[in-house]
Amino acid sequence: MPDSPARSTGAHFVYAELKRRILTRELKPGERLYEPAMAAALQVSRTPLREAIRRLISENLLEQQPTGGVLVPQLDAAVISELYEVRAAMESLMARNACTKASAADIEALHAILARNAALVEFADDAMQQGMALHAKIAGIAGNSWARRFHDQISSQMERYRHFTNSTQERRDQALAQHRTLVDAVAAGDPDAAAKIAFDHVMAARDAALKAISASGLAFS
Amino acid sequence: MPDSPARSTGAHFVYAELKRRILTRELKPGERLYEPAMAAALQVSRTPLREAIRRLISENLLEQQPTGGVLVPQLDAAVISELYEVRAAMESLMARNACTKASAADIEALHAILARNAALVEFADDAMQQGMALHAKIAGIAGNSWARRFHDQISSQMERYRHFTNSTQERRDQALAQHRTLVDAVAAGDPDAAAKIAFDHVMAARDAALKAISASGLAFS
DNA sequence: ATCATCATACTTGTATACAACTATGCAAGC
DNA sequence: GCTTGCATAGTTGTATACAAGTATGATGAT
Repeated sequence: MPDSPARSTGAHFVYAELKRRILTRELKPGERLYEPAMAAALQVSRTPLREAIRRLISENLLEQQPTGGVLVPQLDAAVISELYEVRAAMESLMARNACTKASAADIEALHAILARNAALVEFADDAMQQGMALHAKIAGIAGNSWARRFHDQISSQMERYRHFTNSTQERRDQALAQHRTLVDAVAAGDPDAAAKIAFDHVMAARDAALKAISASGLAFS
Repeated sequence: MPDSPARSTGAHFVYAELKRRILTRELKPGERLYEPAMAAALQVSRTPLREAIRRLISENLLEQQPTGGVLVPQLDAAVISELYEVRAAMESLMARNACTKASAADIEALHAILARNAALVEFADDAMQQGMALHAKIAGIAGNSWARRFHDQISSQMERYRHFTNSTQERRDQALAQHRTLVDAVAAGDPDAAAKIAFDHVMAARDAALKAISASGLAFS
């Protein structure tokens, strides 16, 4: 997934386009993909289309049926919990590593993001974006390519569920506070504290998300 | 990767065979793959071969060059550390979850594995195998499919490095002791303790591996 | 002698044709 | 009426042919 700037080939375009349609729900969960029709729609032959499909399957953004034939995986509340847990483990690790690797400039950058986060805390979309920027910065500082790789896959998956998780003002305030303590721990160079804070922070996000989903009536998939 | 029991197709066979050759170093790090030659050697056309190659690329068991063309990724001591860290995060999460999900039968099974582990602690290969069985059992109890998925990918990667990490008797004794305390924590249902023990345990394995590698002269790749 | 340029062989990327397989509907038998 | 078997349409899996791009070596100029 970090290999996006590869050689511009038809298969790459199809991959990006299909991924976009899946994440935006233009392709609906449960919907089956028919190769000839999709190839015609995207104006390529089946060969590069199949290549893109296979790649998406191995990222679990498409699902192969035992009988042959692929479809967009159904959304499932149980898996959300799993995703948040794994993401918590990743963010926790990265926060830990960031403690020993962060430069003074890094710390400054984190504080700058925090400031923007605070200024935008009443606007759901912007606050979310700043929060993601903070985690991305920490991931960059940590510099574990495998952790980033998995984290990116998780993020793609969670993108599919975002429509269900409109954050409340209360949750945004809580998240901001947690981000502050997280940055403090990183700045202080306390790996154990940072790891625990990051883990609990993501798990709190999970609880909020699950609550929002069940409240929204679980009209799912 | 858990989707192994898929429909028996040529591409699946090629995938499994190529993966085997990479993990066993029959295909050497740095070696480039030429599609026509490899297709002929495996007695399939380039189409299923390419499908297998693409899948292995997305698992980082093959690497695509910007210029086009794929090769077996070079082994690199730095990445070992990353892999162990991510694995530590995964095992830590799974140990945590196992605490709340383990049945009495599960605990019993863990103790049985521990007993075999203890009996075989002087035999490097068997001890390693029992250790992996223990972690696999815990992963099964935890029941987070995404964690397992990532854990499997990490395990495949580490398989490539196993030749360099012959464990010492001291390390095996230490690992057994750590496994004991881990099972105790799971049996006691103490998630925080189990998570910390699992994390530290894998990190200790990392230190031992890195030490063994640098001692073995770092004649790498 | 060194470097630039080009021709050539070979590689990967794509399209298309074909084979094998799956599912659906209809008819025949129970 | 319900099930079983089969024919048919349509799908996926594979092979092959072709186009586009890449690297290597030779040839010529400086």
